Amino acid sequence: MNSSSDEQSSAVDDCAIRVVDAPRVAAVRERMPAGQDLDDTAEVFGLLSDPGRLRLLLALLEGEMCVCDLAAVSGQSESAVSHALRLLRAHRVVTARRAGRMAFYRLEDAHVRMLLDLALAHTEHTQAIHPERDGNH
Amino acid sequence: MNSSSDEQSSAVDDCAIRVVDAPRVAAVRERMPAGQDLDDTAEVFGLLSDPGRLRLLLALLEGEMCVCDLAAVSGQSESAVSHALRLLRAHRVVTARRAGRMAFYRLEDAHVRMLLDLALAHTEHTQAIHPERDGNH
DNA sequence: TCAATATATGAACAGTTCTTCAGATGAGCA
DNA sequence: TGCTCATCTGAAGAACTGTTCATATATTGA
Repeated sequence: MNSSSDEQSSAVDDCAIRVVDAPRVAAVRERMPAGQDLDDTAEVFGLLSDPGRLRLLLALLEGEMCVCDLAAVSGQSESAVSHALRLLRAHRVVTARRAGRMAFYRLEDAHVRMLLDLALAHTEHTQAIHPERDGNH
Repeated sequence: MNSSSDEQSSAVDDCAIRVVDAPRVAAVRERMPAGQDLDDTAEVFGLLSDPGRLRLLLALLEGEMCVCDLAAVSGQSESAVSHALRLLRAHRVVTARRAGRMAFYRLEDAHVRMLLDLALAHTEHTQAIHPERDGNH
Protein backbone atom coordinates (compact mmCIF):
# COMPACT_ATOMS: atom_id res chain seq x y z
CA MET A 1 0.00 0.00 0.00
CA ASN A 2 1.58 3.28 -1.04
CA SER A 3 0.89 6.29 -3.21
CA SER A 4 2.37 7.27 -6.51
CA SER A 5 0.72 7.76 -9.89
CA ASP A 6 1.62 11.40 -10.35
CA GLU A 7 -0.04 12.04 -13.65
CA GLN A 8 1.92 9.09 -15.05
CA SER A 9 3.67 11.69 -17.22
CA SER A 10 3.58 11.19 -20.94
CA ALA A 11 6.71 9.10 -21.28
CA VAL A 12 5.39 7.90 -24.62
CA ASP A 13 5.10 11.31 -26.14
CA ASP A 14 8.42 12.34 -24.63
CA CYS A 15 9.92 9.43 -26.50
CA ALA A 16 11.81 8.60 -23.31
CA ILE A 17 10.63 5.02 -23.63
CA ARG A 18 10.60 3.08 -26.85
CA VAL A 19 7.51 1.24 -27.89
CA VAL A 20 6.92 -1.84 -30.00
CA ASP A 21 3.19 -1.89 -30.64
CA ALA A 22 2.38 1.81 -30.57
CA PRO A 23 -1.34 1.66 -31.42
CA ARG A 24 -1.89 -1.02 -28.82
CA VAL A 25 -0.07 1.05 -26.22
CA ALA A 26 -2.21 4.05 -27.09
CA ALA A 27 -5.42 2.03 -26.89
CA VAL A 28 -4.59 0.46 -23.55
CA ARG A 29 -3.52 3.79 -22.18
CA GLU A 30 -6.81 5.21 -23.30
CA ARG A 31 -8.75 2.67 -21.27
CA MET A 32 -6.52 2.90 -18.23
CA PRO A 33 -8.38 4.39 -15.24
CA ALA A 34 -7.29 7.80 -13.98
CA GLY A 35 -4.33 7.98 -11.63
CA GLN A 36 -6.41 8.84 -8.60
CA ASP A 37 -8.81 5.97 -9.20
CA LEU A 38 -5.90 3.59 -9.53
CA ASP A 39 -4.39 4.81 -6.29
CA ASP A 40 -7.71 4.41 -4.52
CA THR A 41 -8.15 0.91 -5.85
CA ALA A 42 -4.63 -0.08 -4.87
CA GLU A 43 -5.33 1.30 -1.42
CA VAL A 44 -8.42 -0.85 -1.03
CA PHE A 45 -6.46 -3.92 -2.02
CA GLY A 46 -3.83 -2.84 0.46
CA LEU A 47 -6.39 -2.86 3.23
CA LEU A 48 -7.13 -6.47 2.36
CA SER A 49 -3.49 -7.48 2.13
CA ASP A 50 -2.96 -8.18 5.81
CA PRO A 51 -4.05 -11.53 7.31
CA GLY A 52 -5.11 -9.86 10.54
CA ARG A 53 -7.37 -7.34 8.84
CA LEU A 54 -8.64 -10.05 6.54
CA ARG A 55 -9.76 -12.08 9.53
CA LEU A 56 -11.54 -9.08 11.00
CA LEU A 57 -13.36 -8.33 7.78
CA LEU A 58 -14.32 -11.94 7.16
CA ALA A 59 -15.69 -12.12 10.69
CA LEU A 60 -17.76 -9.02 10.00
CA LEU A 61 -19.22 -10.52 6.83
CA GLU A 62 -21.89 -12.18 8.95
CA GLY A 63 -22.81 -9.15 11.02
CA GLU A 64 -21.52 -6.72 13.62
CA MET A 65 -19.15 -7.65 16.43
CA CYS A 66 -17.50 -5.95 19.37
CA VAL A 67 -13.78 -5.33 19.60
CA CYS A 68 -13.03 -8.00 22.17
CA ASP A 69 -14.87 -10.69 20.21
CA LEU A 70 -13.04 -9.61 17.08
CA ALA A 71 -9.78 -10.01 18.99
CA ALA A 72 -10.82 -13.49 20.06
CA VAL A 73 -11.97 -14.51 16.60
CA SER A 74 -8.88 -13.21 14.88
CA GLY A 75 -6.37 -14.26 17.51
CA GLN A 76 -4.84 -10.81 17.80
CA SER A 77 -4.24 -8.50 20.73
CA GLU A 78 -7.03 -6.02 21.39
CA SER A 79 -4.61 -3.19 20.76
CA ALA A 80 -3.67 -4.56 17.36
CA VAL A 81 -7.34 -5.00 16.54
CA SER A 82 -8.12 -1.48 17.60
CA HIS A 83 -5.37 -0.10 15.39
CA ALA A 84 -6.57 -2.18 12.48
CA LEU A 85 -10.16 -1.06 12.97
CA ARG A 86 -9.07 2.53 13.08
CA LEU A 87 -7.43 2.16 9.70
CA LEU A 88 -10.50 0.45 8.26
CA ARG A 89 -12.73 3.10 9.80
CA ALA A 90 -10.63 5.87 8.27
CA HIS A 91 -11.27 4.32 4.87
CA ARG A 92 -15.00 3.89 5.58
CA VAL A 93 -14.73 0.15 5.17
CA VAL A 94 -16.24 -0.38 8.61
CA THR A 95 -18.31 1.78 10.95
CA ALA A 96 -18.62 1.67 14.71
CA ARG A 97 -21.76 1.65 16.81
CA ARG A 98 -21.10 2.48 20.44
CA ALA A 99 -23.14 0.89 23.19
CA GLY A 100 -21.95 1.87 26.62
CA ARG A 101 -18.29 1.16 26.83
CA MET A 102 -18.34 -1.37 24.04
CA ALA A 103 -17.97 -0.67 20.34
CA PHE A 104 -19.68 -2.79 17.72
CA TYR A 105 -18.20 -2.74 14.26
CA ARG A 106 -19.89 -3.61 11.01
CA LEU A 107 -18.80 -3.92 7.41
CA GLU A 108 -19.97 -0.83 5.57
CA ASP A 109 -18.37 -0.99 2.12
CA ALA A 110 -20.28 -2.99 -0.49
CA HIS A 111 -17.32 -3.15 -2.82
CA VAL A 112 -15.08 -4.63 -0.15
CA ARG A 113 -17.82 -7.09 0.70
CA MET A 114 -17.86 -8.29 -2.89
CA LEU A 115 -14.09 -8.65 -2.95
CA LEU A 116 -14.21 -10.66 0.26
CA ASP A 117 -16.99 -12.88 -1.02
CA LEU A 118 -15.06 -13.53 -4.19
CA ALA A 119 -11.88 -14.33 -2.31
CA LEU A 120 -13.75 -16.60 0.06
CA ALA A 121 -15.44 -18.42 -2.80
CA HIS A 122 -12.05 -18.91 -4.39
CA THR A 123 -10.41 -20.44 -1.33
CA GLU A 124 -13.40 -22.74 -0.85
CA HIS A 125 -13.26 -23.66 -4.50
CA THR A 126 -9.55 -24.49 -4.58
CA GLN A 127 -10.11 -26.32 -1.32
CA ALA A 128 -12.56 -28.53 -3.20
CA ILE A 129 -10.18 -29.01 -6.12
CA HIS A 130 -7.01 -29.55 -4.09
CA PRO A 131 -8.17 -31.30 -0.91
CA GLU A 132 -4.61 -32.55 -0.31
CA ARG A 133 -3.95 -29.06 0.96
CA ASP A 134 -5.50 -29.49 4.35
CA GLY A 135 -5.02 -25.84 5.21
CA ASN A 136 -2.70 -26.60 8.14
CA HIS A 137 0.12 -25.57 5.94
CA MET B 1 1.78 -7.78 2.29
CA ASN B 2 3.34 -9.84 5.01
CA SER B 3 3.06 -13.24 6.62
CA SER B 4 1.77 -14.23 10.00
CA SER B 5 -1.18 -16.43 10.97
CA ASP B 6 0.77 -19.00 12.92
CA GLU B 7 -1.99 -21.35 13.88
CA GLN B 8 -3.88 -18.37 15.36
CA SER B 9 -3.40 -20.07 18.71
CA SER B 10 -6.47 -20.80 20.74
CA ALA B 11 -6.60 -17.59 22.72
CA VAL B 12 -10.25 -18.30 23.37
CA ASP B 13 -9.69 -21.61 25.06
CA ASP B 14 -6.70 -20.22 26.90
CA CYS B 15 -9.07 -17.65 28.33
CA ALA B 16 -6.39 -15.08 27.61
CA ILE B 17 -9.00 -12.93 25.92
CA ARG B 18 -12.46 -12.32 27.28
CA VAL B 19 -15.41 -12.82 25.05
CA VAL B 20 -18.89 -11.30 24.99
CA ASP B 21 -20.85 -13.45 22.57
CA ALA B 22 -19.15 -16.81 22.98
CA PRO B 23 -21.34 -18.92 20.68
CA ARG B 24 -21.05 -16.34 17.94
CA VAL B 25 -17.27 -16.26 18.33
CA ALA B 26 -17.16 -20.05 18.09
CA ALA B 27 -19.37 -20.10 15.00
CA VAL B 28 -17.37 -17.44 13.17
CA ARG B 29 -14.14 -19.14 14.09
CA GLU B 30 -15.52 -22.34 12.68
CA ARG B 31 -16.15 -20.76 9.30
CA MET B 32 -12.87 -18.86 9.21
CA PRO B 33 -10.58 -20.18 6.45
CA ALA B 34 -7.39 -21.94 7.50
CA GLY B 35 -4.36 -19.84 8.35
CA GLN B 36 -2.44 -20.73 5.22
CA ASP B 37 -5.37 -19.92 2.96
CA LEU B 38 -5.76 -16.58 4.66
CA ASP B 39 -2.10 -15.80 4.21
CA ASP B 40 -2.29 -16.74 0.54
CA THR B 41 -5.34 -14.59 0.01
CA ALA B 42 -3.75 -11.64 1.77
CA GLU B 43 -0.70 -12.12 -0.41
CA VAL B 44 -2.78 -11.94 -3.58
CA PHE B 45 -4.40 -8.74 -2.40
CA GLY B 46 -0.93 -7.48 -1.60
CA LEU B 47 0.12 -8.04 -5.19
CA LEU B 48 -2.75 -5.82 -6.26
CA SER B 49 -2.01 -3.12 -3.70
CA ASP B 50 0.56 -1.23 -5.72
CA PRO B 51 -0.54 1.27 -8.40
CA GLY B 52 2.33 0.28 -10.65
CA ARG B 53 1.53 -3.42 -10.58
CA LEU B 54 -2.14 -2.61 -10.93
CA ARG B 55 -1.43 -0.75 -14.16
CA LEU B 56 0.56 -3.66 -15.50
CA LEU B 57 -2.17 -6.15 -14.71
CA LEU B 58 -4.93 -3.96 -16.09
CA ALA B 59 -2.93 -3.56 -19.28
CA LEU B 60 -2.60 -7.33 -19.52
CA LEU B 61 -6.36 -7.83 -19.14
CA GLU B 62 -6.73 -7.33 -22.87
CA GLY B 63 -3.91 -9.63 -23.94
CA GLU B 64 -0.19 -10.14 -23.83
CA MET B 65 2.35 -7.34 -24.03
CA CYS B 66 6.11 -6.98 -24.08
CA VAL B 67 8.08 -5.41 -21.26
CA CYS B 68 8.88 -2.15 -23.00
CA ASP B 69 5.26 -1.57 -23.98
CA LEU B 70 4.23 -2.32 -20.42
CA ALA B 71 6.72 0.27 -19.26
CA ALA B 72 5.26 2.79 -21.68
CA VAL B 73 1.68 2.01 -20.75
CA SER B 74 2.32 2.16 -17.04
CA GLY B 75 4.72 5.08 -17.04
CA GLN B 76 7.39 3.23 -15.11
CA SER B 77 11.05 2.54 -15.79
CA GLU B 78 11.75 -0.74 -17.51
CA SER B 79 13.73 -1.87 -14.53
CA ALA B 80 10.85 -1.23 -12.18
CA VAL B 81 8.53 -3.08 -14.54
CA SER B 82 10.91 -6.00 -14.75
CA HIS B 83 11.09 -6.25 -10.98
CA ALA B 84 7.32 -6.06 -10.70
CA LEU B 85 6.85 -8.72 -13.34
CA ARG B 86 9.29 -10.97 -11.57
CA LEU B 87 7.22 -10.75 -8.43
CA LEU B 88 4.02 -11.44 -10.33
CA ARG B 89 5.71 -14.32 -12.14
CA ALA B 90 6.87 -15.82 -8.86
CA HIS B 91 3.26 -15.91 -7.73
CA ARG B 92 2.08 -17.35 -11.08
CA VAL B 93 -0.12 -14.37 -11.71
CA VAL B 94 1.57 -13.78 -15.07
CA THR B 95 3.65 -15.92 -17.37
CA ALA B 96 6.26 -14.93 -19.91
CA ARG B 97 6.55 -16.02 -23.51
CA ARG B 98 9.95 -15.28 -24.98
CA ALA B 99 10.31 -14.34 -28.63
CA GLY B 100 13.85 -13.48 -29.55
CA ARG B 101 15.10 -10.92 -27.10
CA MET B 102 11.65 -9.74 -26.19
CA ALA B 103 9.45 -11.15 -23.49
CA PHE B 104 5.68 -11.12 -23.79
CA TYR B 105 3.73 -11.35 -20.58
CA ARG B 106 0.19 -12.48 -20.14
CA LEU B 107 -2.23 -12.67 -17.26
CA GLU B 108 -2.41 -16.27 -16.14
CA ASP B 109 -4.45 -16.28 -12.93
CA ALA B 110 -8.22 -16.47 -13.35
CA HIS B 111 -8.87 -15.40 -9.79
CA VAL B 112 -6.78 -12.27 -10.15
CA ARG B 113 -8.55 -11.54 -13.42
CA MET B 114 -11.90 -11.63 -11.64
CA LEU B 115 -10.64 -9.34 -8.90
CA LEU B 116 -9.36 -6.89 -11.50
CA ASP B 117 -12.60 -6.98 -13.44
CA LEU B 118 -14.55 -6.35 -10.28
CA ALA B 119 -12.32 -3.46 -9.27
CA LEU B 120 -12.50 -1.99 -12.74
CA ALA B 121 -16.26 -2.27 -12.82
CA HIS B 122 -16.38 -0.53 -9.47
CA THR B 123 -14.28 2.46 -10.51
CA GLU B 124 -16.31 2.83 -13.70
CA HIS B 125 -19.49 2.59 -11.70
CA THR B 126 -18.53 5.20 -9.11
CA GLN B 127 -17.27 7.29 -12.00
CA ALA B 128 -20.81 7.21 -13.38
CA ILE B 129 -22.30 8.06 -9.99
CA HIS B 130 -19.82 10.74 -8.99
CA PRO B 131 -18.85 12.41 -12.27
CA GLU B 132 -17.63 15.49 -10.35
CA ARG B 133 -14.57 13.44 -9.56
CA ASP B 134 -12.75 13.94 -12.82
CA GLY B 135 -9.96 11.64 -11.76
CA ASN B 136 -7.31 14.36 -11.87
CA HIS B 137 -7.52 14.54 -8.13
C1' DT C 1 33.33 -11.90 -33.38
C1' DC C 2 31.61 -7.43 -31.92
C1' DA C 3 28.19 -4.03 -30.90
C1' DA C 4 23.57 -2.99 -29.98
C1' DT C 5 19.29 -4.18 -27.92
C1' DA C 6 15.76 -6.25 -24.55
C1' DT C 7 15.28 -7.90 -20.41
C1' DA C 8 16.85 -9.54 -15.87
C1' DT C 9 19.19 -9.11 -11.59
C1' DG C 10 21.59 -7.53 -7.09
C1' DA C 11 22.54 -4.27 -3.72
C1' DA C 12 21.38 -0.31 -1.28
C1' DC C 13 18.49 3.33 0.31
C1' DA C 14 14.17 5.73 1.62
C1' DG C 15 9.79 5.24 2.89
C1' DT C 16 6.08 2.56 4.78
C1' DT C 17 3.77 -0.85 7.70
C1' DC C 18 2.84 -3.71 11.68
C1' DT C 19 3.37 -4.81 16.40
C1' DT C 20 4.01 -3.80 21.06
C1' DC C 21 3.97 -1.26 25.22
C1' DA C 22 2.50 2.30 28.10
C1' DG C 23 -0.76 5.28 29.04
C1' DA C 24 -5.21 7.98 27.94
C1' DT C 25 -10.17 8.34 27.51
C1' DG C 26 -14.65 7.60 28.89
C1' DA C 27 -18.69 4.75 30.48
C1' DG C 28 -20.72 2.15 34.28
C1' DC C 29 -21.10 1.15 38.94
C1' DA C 30 -20.24 0.91 44.16
C1' DT D 1 -16.07 10.31 44.05
C1' DG D 2 -13.14 6.68 42.93
C1' DC D 3 -12.61 2.14 40.72
C1' DT D 4 -12.96 -1.06 36.96
C1' DC D 5 -13.55 -2.24 32.39
C1' DA D 6 -13.60 -1.67 27.12
C1' DT D 7 -11.53 0.68 23.83
C1' DC D 8 -8.42 4.01 21.88
C1' DT D 9 -4.08 6.30 21.08
C1' DG D 10 0.99 7.66 20.47
C1' DA D 11 5.59 6.51 20.18
C1' DA D 12 9.28 3.45 19.00
C1' DG D 13 11.49 -0.29 16.80
C1' DA D 14 11.77 -4.17 13.60
C1' DA D 15 10.54 -5.83 9.31
C1' DC D 16 9.10 -5.19 4.77
C1' DT D 17 8.44 -2.81 0.14
C1' DG D 18 9.46 -0.24 -3.98
C1' DT D 19 12.74 2.31 -6.56
C1' DT D 20 17.11 3.25 -8.51
C1' DC D 21 21.63 2.49 -10.31
C1' DA D 22 24.91 -0.43 -12.03
C1' DT D 23 25.77 -4.48 -14.11
C1' DA D 24 24.69 -9.14 -16.09
C1' DT D 25 22.65 -12.19 -19.54
C1' DA D 26 21.15 -13.34 -23.90
C1' DT D 27 19.76 -12.54 -28.67
C1' DT D 28 20.16 -10.30 -33.05
C1' DG D 29 22.48 -8.40 -36.92
C1' DA D 30 26.74 -6.41 -38.97
